[in-house]
Amino acid sequence: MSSQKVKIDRVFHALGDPTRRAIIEKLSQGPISVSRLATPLDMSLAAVVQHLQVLEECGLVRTEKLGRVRTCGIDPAGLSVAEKWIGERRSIWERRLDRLGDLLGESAEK
Amino acid sequence: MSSQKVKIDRVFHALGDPTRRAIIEKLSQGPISVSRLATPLDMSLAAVVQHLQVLEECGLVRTEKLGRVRTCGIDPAGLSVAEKWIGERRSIWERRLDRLGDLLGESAEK
DNA sequence: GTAATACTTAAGCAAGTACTTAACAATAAG
DNA sequence: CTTATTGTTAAGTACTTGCTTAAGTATTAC
Repeated sequence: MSSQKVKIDRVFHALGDPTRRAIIEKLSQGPISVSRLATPLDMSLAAVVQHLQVLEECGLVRTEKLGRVRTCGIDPAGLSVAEKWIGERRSIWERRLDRLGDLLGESAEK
Repeated sequence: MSSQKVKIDRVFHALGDPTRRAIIEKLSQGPISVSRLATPLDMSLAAVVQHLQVLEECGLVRTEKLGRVRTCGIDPAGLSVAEKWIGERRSIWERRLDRLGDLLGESAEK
């Protein structure tokens, strides 16, 4: 429950960085090694590894090491957490707007 | 196009903070004034105003001032941007997994 | 008018973030 | 064995963030 909240925190924070979203976009097309991920990403390999750690910790990316190569891929879990939170908020205020009907202009209750 | 990317950046960054998500959760139930938003939020009013600025800049919240009271409410635009990005990624890797069928174990192309 | 309410704005600060370089480890190739 | 490849880890640094307090403005109440 509380650990779930922490996870949402980390997932959204992870998605807030353009480099990390670029990594996820690349991985959406299929698994790939760390160095190959890093090549087009105007920064050091160490920086990319740090981003991957963030992505892996919050369940957005999975990695596996075979020999000296670490292969990275999408982990569906992370995106689901984010998608779920957004969807829940949306359904709540959509339901509220439905109840309101054409009754507009109400500000704060009480 | 580029401005859209900046917006996604800001939206996810905004959602990464638990206080800001709490604000959105509260606003999902209906519009409310700044001071009323702030009351349960163990921090100064000034801090809440700063969070609201972040939320408004990225299209997650809308506000309107009448007299000395600023009323805040959900702006659907921001959440849609985030939801859309997540949905697009998901559909891309789901399509890819479909194409793969039961052909497993492929790592990087080439 | 004076006082209370509801913000607003600015300055400052401790903690966190996103990098860097550099030194290291493990595996594969020649 | 020697060398190149692929990654890992640590330390340092400029910048950003999330607050704070304090002083100010605008509106409403008395």
